[in-house]
Amino acid sequence: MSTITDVAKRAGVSPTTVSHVLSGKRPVADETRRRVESVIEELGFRPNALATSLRTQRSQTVALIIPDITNPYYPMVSRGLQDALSAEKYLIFLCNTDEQRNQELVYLADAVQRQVDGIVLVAFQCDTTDLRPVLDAQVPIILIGDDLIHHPQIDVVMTDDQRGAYDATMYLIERGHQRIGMLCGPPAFFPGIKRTRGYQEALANAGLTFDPTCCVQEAFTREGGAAGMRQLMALAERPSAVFCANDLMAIGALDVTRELGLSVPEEVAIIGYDDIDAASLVAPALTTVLNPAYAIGHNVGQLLIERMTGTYAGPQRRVVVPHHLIRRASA
Amino acid sequence: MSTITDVAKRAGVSPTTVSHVLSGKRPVADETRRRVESVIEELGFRPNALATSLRTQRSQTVALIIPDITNPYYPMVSRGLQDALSAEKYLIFLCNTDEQRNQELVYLADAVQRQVDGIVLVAFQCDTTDLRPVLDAQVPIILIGDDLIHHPQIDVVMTDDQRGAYDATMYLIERGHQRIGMLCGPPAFFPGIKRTRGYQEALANAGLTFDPTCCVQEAFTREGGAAGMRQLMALAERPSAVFCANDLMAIGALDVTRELGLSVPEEVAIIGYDDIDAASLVAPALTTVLNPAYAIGHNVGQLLIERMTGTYAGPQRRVVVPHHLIRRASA
DNA sequence: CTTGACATACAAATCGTTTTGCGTTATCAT
DNA sequence: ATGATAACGCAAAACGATTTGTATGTCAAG
Repeated sequence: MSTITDVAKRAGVSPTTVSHVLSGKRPVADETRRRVESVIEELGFRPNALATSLRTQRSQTVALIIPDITNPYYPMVSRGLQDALSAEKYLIFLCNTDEQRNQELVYLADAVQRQVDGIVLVAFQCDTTDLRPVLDAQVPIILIGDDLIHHPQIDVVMTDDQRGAYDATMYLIERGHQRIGMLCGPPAFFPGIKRTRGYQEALANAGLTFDPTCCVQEAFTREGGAAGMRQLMALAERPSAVFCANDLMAIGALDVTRELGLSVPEEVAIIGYDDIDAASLVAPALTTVLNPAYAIGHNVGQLLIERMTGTYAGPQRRVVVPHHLIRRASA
Repeated sequence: MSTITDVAKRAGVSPTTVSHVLSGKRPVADETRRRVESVIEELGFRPNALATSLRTQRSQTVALIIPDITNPYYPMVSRGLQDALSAEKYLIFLCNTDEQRNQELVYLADAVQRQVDGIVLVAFQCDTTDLRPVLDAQVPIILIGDDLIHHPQIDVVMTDDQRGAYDATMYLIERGHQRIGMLCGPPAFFPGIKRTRGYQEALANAGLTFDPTCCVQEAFTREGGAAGMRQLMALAERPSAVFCANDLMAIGALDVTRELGLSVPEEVAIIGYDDIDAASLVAPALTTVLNPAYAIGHNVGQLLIERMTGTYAGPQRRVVVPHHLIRRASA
């Protein structure tokens, strides 16, 4: 690998001049510029990014700290982020925390140690005070979701899960359903509790009474969904529609309808949440609420760029990315 | 952010000594070490990784260059890689090329410019000569798949798609099927053509004649699979089983069986390839060949570490990661 | 013939570490 | 006492760029 000094020697100029033809920060005589450029070409010189970063204090790097890229939600987020950032030549550090507090902390520290220009964090365990070192180091940080962390300087991008659930439930109500069940997950998962709240709100607004036996709590899995659905279908007065806190549970519910020989959506309508790939692949295809992962990533990228370049330096911004009901066959 | 010099001043020693207590490369008196350590603690000092990298020529960074993280195959690969690398404290640069030659080249160059310690590449367009700069820079590189690039120094990790297809087809034959169709994809996709070859090989080995009308070529999508399946099912002598080049096509085939009221696997058995998430979610659940993405990533990580640390510096290694037939309900 | 303005290119300091070579001082056997 | 050996800590030179201040030369204006 050749260095800027090699180029300078070969072109009979000082490193300063080479730097200037590269950056254009000061004028260089045409004749000289041409000579330098041809040497750069000839040697295939590319400035060492580490040295540049050390000197300029900008690494053209962003850390993406998420629970698990294997969760189908995050590839889309990361892709949206990447697409937003690539125009500005940033590279992304991919960090999986497995929802472990310790990992979150480690990656956060790592990020500032490596002088990343920005951080995007989906926090599962760590809280506002844990961000102290990041804030001290003045590294811009954007949050996805605002459940654990609140700070007047930190932007956040999120979806309105409560509203999404409200819309889904309302959709069922508008289609004439009067008795609507819900499959909700364990209360530890924030979006889950919001979805439950949205469901209740819709019922209330429509003047329907909320029946706790109609709202069963199971794991966020296919099996959980199936178990919950069996309970619902065993009820004396059984619901004609059920809203599921996520698509996996909805798919489990679908399994049970097949078991029981119930036709969907005629005898029972089912609606999910997230729009994972499988939602459109199962039969009948699942009606669901799109969780706009790509748009979230893209928005995050845009806010982050403004912070990193200093275009924006004001107080917290909160953008909520619109969800979207996707009508398919199951409701 | 405090520097090593700040720490040194505060502790009344030279930066050299601080560096030594940090690295342990030379002995430091207990008394001194304690003093330095307490100052480090007090200031929350963490050595600037950029400066360290510049000096040591090791960045503790690996570039992962793939077509698209949104393709469900790659999150698993990346996760396997990450898990293999995290013990050694490497961070991963995530690079999506969208299968564009230019992007592949740009990221490759970027990687060496940023002094990554290693590269893992799944090449879709670029060829052996494009790796020149990387090889010149002596950056270890591991390939996933050996279709476009061959080089005596570059390790490669892959699966045996031909064998996987062979096994799947053989499984159908062993279960008594005599007339077996195949849904294969466009010939541009390497794994696809190998899967077709494996299918033919199995037929030949079992003494069954290969009937070209039974092997239809459509897009690698659900719609493509459905279209192909309709052709197969319209045949005068229709196959009792069909092997699909990927799960998406198999799911399309499943759609058609429902359309036609054919029971699976009784009237027609269906087998897919890849084991995407949806494979276990559709009904009936898809029998398929597991494409061991996680294991591939993990193996890549291990080989890479050996190259990066210099533990291994010999000639090319080629590891083929075992696939695996997953029996579910569709065949 | 100064003086000032402008264009060019260079020298040197800097970013924050690690590493090598040496000079102290302490330890210990002789 | 004396020399050998080991332990400890420092100064200074890297790593490879960018940036600031300044020197030099040219030319026009006064």
